[in-house]
Amino acid sequence: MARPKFAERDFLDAALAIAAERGPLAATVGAIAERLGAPVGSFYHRFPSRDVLLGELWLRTVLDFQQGITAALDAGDGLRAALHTPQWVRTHLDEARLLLLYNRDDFLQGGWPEALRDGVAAQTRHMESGFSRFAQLVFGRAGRDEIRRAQFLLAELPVGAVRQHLQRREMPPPIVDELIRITYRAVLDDYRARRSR
Amino acid sequence: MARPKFAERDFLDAALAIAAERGPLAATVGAIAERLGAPVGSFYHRFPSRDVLLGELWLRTVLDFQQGITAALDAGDGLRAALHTPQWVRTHLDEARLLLLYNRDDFLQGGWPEALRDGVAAQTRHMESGFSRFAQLVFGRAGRDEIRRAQFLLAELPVGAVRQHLQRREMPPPIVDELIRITYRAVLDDYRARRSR
DNA sequence: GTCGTTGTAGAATACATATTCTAGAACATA
DNA sequence: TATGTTCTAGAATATGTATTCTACAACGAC
Repeated sequence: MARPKFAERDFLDAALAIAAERGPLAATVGAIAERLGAPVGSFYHRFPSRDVLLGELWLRTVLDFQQGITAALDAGDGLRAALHTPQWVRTHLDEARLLLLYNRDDFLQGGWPEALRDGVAAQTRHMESGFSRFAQLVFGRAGRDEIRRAQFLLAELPVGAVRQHLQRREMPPPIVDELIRITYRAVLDDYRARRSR
Repeated sequence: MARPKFAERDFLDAALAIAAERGPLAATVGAIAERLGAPVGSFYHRFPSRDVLLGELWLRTVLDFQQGITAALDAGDGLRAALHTPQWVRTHLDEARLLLLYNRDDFLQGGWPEALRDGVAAQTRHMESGFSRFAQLVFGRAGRDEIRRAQFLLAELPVGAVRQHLQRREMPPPIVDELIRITYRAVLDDYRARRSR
């Protein structure tokens, strides 16, 4: 027995399953290895530390999540971008729990490992540029106020509306999308009304 | 030196300060005692365990927070209830970080200590009855759909709108209240329009 | 003034968990 | 087939943290 029995991906998946079930804190190296039937030595052959594993897990998850929003923005569809969150949550319950229920920095023991810093920074930029693009798309400009509204519509609103269902490990019901639609329209209308005053 | 040098409250306050600064995980018994200049022995004279301390801290905080919402509902002012969150956050930054940035169960090592179960259950009931009262107040009835909307307006929306500022340890700007007002009105209007159809 | 009670003080203990280390097995290549 | 490399395997180690324990000090009651 010597060639790869466990792939890097297996460890990530095991960690995800545990974290989604019992929180990121429960995703200890021991628990991950045990779930996989792997020895901890194998873990450390793949990852230099637990923080790197969790960081990579977070990154791979957030990138997958963002892809849908980016696609919607590329298509010039702001509402679809806002509704992407409940959609994605429905097909990625575990990932969503990890991403939306816990604070990014909160499950790293130390800070972000050096190796992941660039990835995280790129992700942050990408997200910020997403807000700007959204602001430009639906408000016609991307000043401070417009970007703040974009954040609200694209992130705070959908994530907030979905949270309690994630806590209960259940799929967000249609009313969630409805509330997002209502709010989306209202914020846009308000902005236009304010502009024309 | 023998009579009370540290009050129970001092430990709670120290824990709050640490938790707000570096997360609830950092509020270890050692860190709390050190911040207070107290020996850990004194800690255990007051609290049977760390979980009890953190649980009591959470309870005392959430009760303080809810009081304002309850008062607004008593006064029949739904919008004020929704705007209570940003208001309270502005005057209770540390408490707000503890309450709104972390999951309730997430910083207890084990489950809730027996001694606090009743308090937590009462708090949950109180919160749920708050949603019902709000639904009755602004929608005229408290069915499933109305209660879901009440949760959204009273909890998810304000908490979501405030979160990023809490992350950055800064006071929520006026735009937050503005977004809550806009959304509040829109959800009410939508409900009425739907009813009259 | 003696004694019991309530705390202070901080060392000792128990335990969970990350990380490292040593041994050995299987495959790839020569 | 011999050998180096890559992994498996899991024991050993280090560390952080909750909790317990022992010694002692101050105050109140008598």
